[in-house]
Amino acid sequence: MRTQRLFLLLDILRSSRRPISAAALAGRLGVSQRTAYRDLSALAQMGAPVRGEPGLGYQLERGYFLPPIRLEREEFESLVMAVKLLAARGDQRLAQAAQAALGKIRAVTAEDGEGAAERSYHAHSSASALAGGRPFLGPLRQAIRHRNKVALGYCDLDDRPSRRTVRALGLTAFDTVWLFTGWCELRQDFRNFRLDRIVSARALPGRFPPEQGKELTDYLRTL
Amino acid sequence: MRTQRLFLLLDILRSSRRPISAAALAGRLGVSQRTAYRDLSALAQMGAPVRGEPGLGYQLERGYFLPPIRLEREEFESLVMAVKLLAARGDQRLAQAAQAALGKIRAVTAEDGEGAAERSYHAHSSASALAGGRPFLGPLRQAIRHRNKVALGYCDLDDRPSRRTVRALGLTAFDTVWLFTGWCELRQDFRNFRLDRIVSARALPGRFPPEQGKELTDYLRTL
DNA sequence: GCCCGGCGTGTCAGAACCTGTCAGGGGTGC
DNA sequence: GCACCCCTGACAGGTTCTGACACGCCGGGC
Repeated sequence: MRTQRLFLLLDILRSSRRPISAAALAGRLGVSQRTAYRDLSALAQMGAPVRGEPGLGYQLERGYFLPPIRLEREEFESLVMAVKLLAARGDQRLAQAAQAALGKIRAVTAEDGEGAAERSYHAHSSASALAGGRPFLGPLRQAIRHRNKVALGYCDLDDRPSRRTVRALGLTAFDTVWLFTGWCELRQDFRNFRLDRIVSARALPGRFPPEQGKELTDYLRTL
Repeated sequence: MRTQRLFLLLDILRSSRRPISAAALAGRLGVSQRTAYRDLSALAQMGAPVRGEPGLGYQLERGYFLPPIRLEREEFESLVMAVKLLAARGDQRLAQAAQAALGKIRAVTAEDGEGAAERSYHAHSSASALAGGRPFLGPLRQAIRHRNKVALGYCDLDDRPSRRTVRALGLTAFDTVWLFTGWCELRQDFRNFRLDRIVSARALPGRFPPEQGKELTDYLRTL
């Protein structure tokens, strides 16, 4: 039925922060591209702030429209799993924050039988690699958020120590280690640092300004 | 158009605190009373908790739409990281569900400037171990949810194949592999199975009843 | 018991709508 | 110009929806 598809479309648009191409939408909705266009314009006609750029895709502007429907069971379950994964991989602070968020969400979606998911899904990590890096997770996250440069003491895979100043850009959980991505002022290039090999990290005062070619997005494009 | 009318109907029901009679709804919607009834039942079929009492009218139970919630920035960020972790470790379905949940949450959190988190945090997994198990994630999750027994084809670490019937109890993300926990009817004991060594998994009909000593909580106590 | 009105649900034919296909318009890159 | 991409018009087909009408249920009045 068309109506359900429109709700689904709304959810899809809401849940993706990047614009989605009409072709992708058609695939997700299981209809032809033409129909996807029609659905989009139907939403727009109903007042939904759908924006689309040729060559880019569509996305929903934040604005008031019908609020999202409560979380489906599967969605809630997946959040539970996600939070457990994070608790196993992150530091305590992160784990607690995620747990708190989940608590708030559960409070407003009060449904029966959700406890089951929390009992059935678990995550663990062996201590080794993770333990080393965890203490730096907090400071680095803060530096990323505030766009601070970081004075980094690092010990590379050949055990050669080094000190450098790095623009804090991003964090990646890669298999069992955390990687810290930054623009290294020493090498004038992007570098990834394993958190378990970081010796010291101190955020420097002042926020570095956006600079073409030195942002995380620039790095991601090189991958 | 019917779809617009259904959205409008939802809006009317949502914004009115007293029950509205079918006749009044028909008037507001500009359709016959018969059609109003049909629309109401259409919404109900789509999962909206529409309640009606003869002589009173219809009303939408609270909890269908997500109410606004307030998440601290750190809480939202941690959810973003959690979801990315899951997306890197789970199957596509799980990733999409988590993404959808996050989208809904974001839509009802009154916070802005949070896009930064989604750009700064990432997660990846090397393909090897995970890829093998992923196809079974879905069926096993479903079996756990429905408390089905599962006919499992498994190949242990010494490459000895076996077939058994297992009560589906839980899933654990352990470092880079998923573990499936169940009560093995063959061994009459708890067993963990690496998803990447599972050969086949078929949920059996019927749900197994709770049984003292064979539940996940019993297993967790033994750890 | 009987009637009556209000509420809600089956059924049906005709009208309205929805969808995939195809053609075409307006850009952009070569 | 040409090829390509993104999008929109047009159209035929099948599907769905809608209003009208009849009917069942239930409680109240007599």
